[in-house]
Amino acid sequence: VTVLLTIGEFSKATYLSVKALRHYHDVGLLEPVAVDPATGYRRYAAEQVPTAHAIRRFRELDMPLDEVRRVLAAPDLATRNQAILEHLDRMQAQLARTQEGVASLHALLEEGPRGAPDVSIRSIPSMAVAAVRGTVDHDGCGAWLEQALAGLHDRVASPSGPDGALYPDEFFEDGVGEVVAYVPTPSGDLVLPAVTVAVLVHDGPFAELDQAYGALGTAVAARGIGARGAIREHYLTPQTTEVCWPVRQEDA
Amino acid sequence: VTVLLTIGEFSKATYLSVKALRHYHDVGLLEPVAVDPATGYRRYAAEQVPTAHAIRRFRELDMPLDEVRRVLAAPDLATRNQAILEHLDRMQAQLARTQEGVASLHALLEEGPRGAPDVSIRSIPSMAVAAVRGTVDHDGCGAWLEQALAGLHDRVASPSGPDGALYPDEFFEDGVGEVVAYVPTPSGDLVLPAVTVAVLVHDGPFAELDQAYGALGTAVAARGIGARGAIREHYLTPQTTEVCWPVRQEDA
DNA sequence: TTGCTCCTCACGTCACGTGAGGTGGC
DNA sequence: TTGCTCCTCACGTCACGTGAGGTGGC
Repeated sequence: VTVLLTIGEFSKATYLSVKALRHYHDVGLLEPVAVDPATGYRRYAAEQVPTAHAIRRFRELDMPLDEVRRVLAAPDLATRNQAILEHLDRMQAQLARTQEGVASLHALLEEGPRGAPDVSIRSIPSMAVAAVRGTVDHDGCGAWLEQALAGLHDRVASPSGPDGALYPDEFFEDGVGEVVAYVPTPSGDLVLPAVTVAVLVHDGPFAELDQAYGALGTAVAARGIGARGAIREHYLTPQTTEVCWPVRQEDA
Repeated sequence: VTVLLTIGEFSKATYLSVKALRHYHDVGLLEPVAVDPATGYRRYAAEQVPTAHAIRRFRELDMPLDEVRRVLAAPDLATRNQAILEHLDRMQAQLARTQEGVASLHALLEEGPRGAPDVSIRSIPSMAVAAVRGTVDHDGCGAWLEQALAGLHDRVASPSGPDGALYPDEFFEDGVGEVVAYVPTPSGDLVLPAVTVAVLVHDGPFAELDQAYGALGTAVAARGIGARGAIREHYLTPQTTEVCWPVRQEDA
């Protein structure tokens, strides 16, 4: 007595393409209730329509199939809603980044002649810090850093210098890497080595920090003094970031 | 005298991964100014940093590489800004759909028991209409339809019936198809054939029309009367849509 | 001289879409 | 009986990521 639909009917009832339905069958996300053993014809039950609708909604929100699977498999409504809300949170975050991107794109397009950047060379002495490590990519970096620094400030009452972070070469070259967020303190658990760096102070929104990197990279390459090693950022104020690019010690 | 950067330096100066840079070289989107013939080492010019930044920004907005290429190749600033604004428009539209999706998702999750849908069988006589055709997919359908109907209303002073549209089977089964938007008028350029259909009236937001399709498909399959042929929608009011699913003539 | 930066294939990923070529049901 | 619905491969798409295996520069 359950109503069976052909794949064509089910397609119209759900707005899912036939190809998509077959794919969902292949990966076990949405299996027809019956498959004719002789012809291979798929039959879907009318009760599967709401599930299919849900899948389509999730996919429209760009939820990966694996996550859709998890959501559908959730043992209870609370777990399911939780999973959905998490996805929506990520969507919101990405949306916010997009908005920022659009704004700073306009800034980029209207930019006038750029003054010569003020790059200086400085030696940073060795320094003890309280630190947190995390493997992040570019997208997740901002949120992670905020969390990490907040956590460190709970542990360090009176820092002996501005907040900072270390970005290893792989973070840039592969797009992901182990970033170290730190707060200077004599009682720290990590000792940062002394380095000589080219420094550029960036004033302005975080999203435009790339300008500073471009200028620094150019300046370092122009003088042929570039060295490997993690780039450091010092967060002087919410609007002011110091970018420190390692250079070779000039033995002058 | 132009400053040359290695791919590693350029990567850090632009936030683009080395793999991405090589890919952009392969597809001719961003070519290094020099490639060592012996070693294959790529060298980028400092002047390429702003271009690379722009590419990254566009990619963060999910602009396809082909479009990025077009934007960068734009002969003048006006053309370029035009292209960017078009992309931003599309992003905005998608964003709006996402918001709707989120809203109606919540509705879907909190839905109570659904009453039995009120499906009726009706014969629609042949009818002359003014029509516009367009090949669209699900995403672009809403915007296209609005435009198309607006255009038709400019041509037809007093329609002899409610606006409508024809969605062929491929539109659902392949995800794209030639949709026909129409306004009934005796002086129309197209004559729609008579059909017998199962009808369901949907009251509510456009985004939840899928519910009606699910109910109709189920009802039609339950009675085993489904037929091929384009599905018609009649737009009675902004909130009320009649969905007409072709069925076989009952020879009772 | 050693390790490091860079190189080139070749293949994988994700969620399907695109034919080709072929068979069953009304 | 004809065309139509459906089927299964096999391969393509998009924008890179993932190693494998190997070479030049400080």
